[in-house]
Amino acid sequence: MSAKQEDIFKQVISHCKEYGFIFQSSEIYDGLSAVYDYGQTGAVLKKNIRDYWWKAMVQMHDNIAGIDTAIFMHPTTWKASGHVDAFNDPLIDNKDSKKRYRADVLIEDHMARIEEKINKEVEKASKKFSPFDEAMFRSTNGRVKEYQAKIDEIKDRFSKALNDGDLNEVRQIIVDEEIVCPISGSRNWTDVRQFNLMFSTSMGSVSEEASTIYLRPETAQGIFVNFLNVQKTGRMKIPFGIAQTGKAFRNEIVARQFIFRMREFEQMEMQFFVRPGTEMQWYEHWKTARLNWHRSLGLGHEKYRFHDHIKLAHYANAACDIEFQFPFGFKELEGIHSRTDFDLKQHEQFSGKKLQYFDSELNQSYVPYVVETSVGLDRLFLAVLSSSLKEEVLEGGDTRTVLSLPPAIAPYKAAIFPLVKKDGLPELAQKIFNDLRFDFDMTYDEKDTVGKRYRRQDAIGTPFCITVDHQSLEDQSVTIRHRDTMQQDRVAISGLHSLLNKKTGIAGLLRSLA
RNA sequence: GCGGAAGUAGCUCAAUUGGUAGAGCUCCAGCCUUCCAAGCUGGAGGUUGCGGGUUCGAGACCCGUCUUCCGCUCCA
Repeated sequence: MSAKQEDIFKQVISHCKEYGFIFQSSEIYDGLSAVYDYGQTGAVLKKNIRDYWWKAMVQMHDNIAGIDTAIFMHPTTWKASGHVDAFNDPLIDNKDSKKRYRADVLIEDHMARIEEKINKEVEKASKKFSPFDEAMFRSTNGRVKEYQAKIDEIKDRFSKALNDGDLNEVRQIIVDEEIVCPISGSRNWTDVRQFNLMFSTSMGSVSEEASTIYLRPETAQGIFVNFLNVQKTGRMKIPFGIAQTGKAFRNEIVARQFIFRMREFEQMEMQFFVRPGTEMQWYEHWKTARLNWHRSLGLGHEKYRFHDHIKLAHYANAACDIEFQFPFGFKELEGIHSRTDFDLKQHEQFSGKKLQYFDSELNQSYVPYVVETSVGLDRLFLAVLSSSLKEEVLEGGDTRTVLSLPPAIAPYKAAIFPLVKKDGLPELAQKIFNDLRFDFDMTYDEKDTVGKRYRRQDAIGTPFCITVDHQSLEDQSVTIRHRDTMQQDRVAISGLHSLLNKKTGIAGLLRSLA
């Protein structure tokens, strides 16, 4: 990151705090690493972004159903999904090379090297003796027997240690076997630590009955386990989607870059169920559709790009990210994955329940293929905020800080000011405010000079400021000031509602997608 | 996790070789004000991130710890 980018990023972070968008969690207790709270302006902005996503995905699609599943799920869910195995690595660091290894991999590599020695002995012997009885050689040769015994011993110790969850024993094996770091060649090891990316807690009132359950590391599984419920009760026909937004939790080893990588974060995701064989066509469809959705926010087309995954996850046959140009470079904003039938098949296997769809056109049942779109809401929030924050130099050399948020998602749609705090102007301003707040997020301010109030609203991204002046009392008109241009128009009070609706409504954005 | 930098009022920053913690902005109450942060009066806000240590005396020096940012590492 360049010094300038770093500067911009720091400005974004401090702006977030100063204007009530984001606070560090439990700040009075020194905070909690990589956990953040949304403040009074941030909560509304976040909610508006979520609403826009929901409306675009659920409200505007006949064939996408929206649900809201629990954070807690049956523990077997995570065995089926692969998270228990994939996210449960014992790790060890070499203090000299500063390299981190999976302890089980170190030990397995070590055993493989001994195995290699046996193979060499066998190879040597096979050249020496003819005819050569390999089985006989293996069971009688002293050196080979010694090596084999060693392997068996390590294997026994290792599997026992893993089963007991005895990490000290795992480390002891590495020490006893004099396993060295491939980089530094030293045996200067740290303790073995278990890094499980899933947070766990226990369920059940009595400790003996308690069972370990996990906070979901992704929201997707809540959709997969409800696939048939939604399909049957919603009478959904393939292709169809199920969407939801919600919190997910990952105990990241390093969580950094403000709200970009948090331990508790919110996903907005949709799983689209399709006929096997059509998944690539739908994958392409959603790539385009999702990119268009992002671009509709007007942050700049050049800020987005696709990044195709070369190395695919175990469940996917195609995957890409939509990346956004954050202050710290292009980073993942949304993932689009063709997940095949992996998840549903896994759940079929672990639950013993059929998760199939009867396709009346083909007159057959099958496990559908899945195309997933998954956005990080917090990342999107950061994308919107960091690209909206600007320092402008005005004529005369003054600067102003303006947050040019897309009006449809701004925390406040408009602010109402009486030009001065007397002559009945506050009363009229209040009346307008009370009238408009039924339909719009509004704010009212009569403190300080009107110029100062304009700047305050600029900083939190309010697209319009409506000022009541003396002329308003005579002809029922007000001035409306545009955030981005600072231009003012005189409009009738009676026209404010439709004006705000047109300029700040989500419907305008949704129409642009069609 | 390793290495680097930093942490003083809501924000930006001061505080001489260790010697009474300050300013501007913000905020609050009031006055004045006919449209882009700049007038007047008064007020609030700090165990200097936290805990130890050295010292007659620590915001400053030492140790530990927490948090943030950067690099490495990790990231279905």
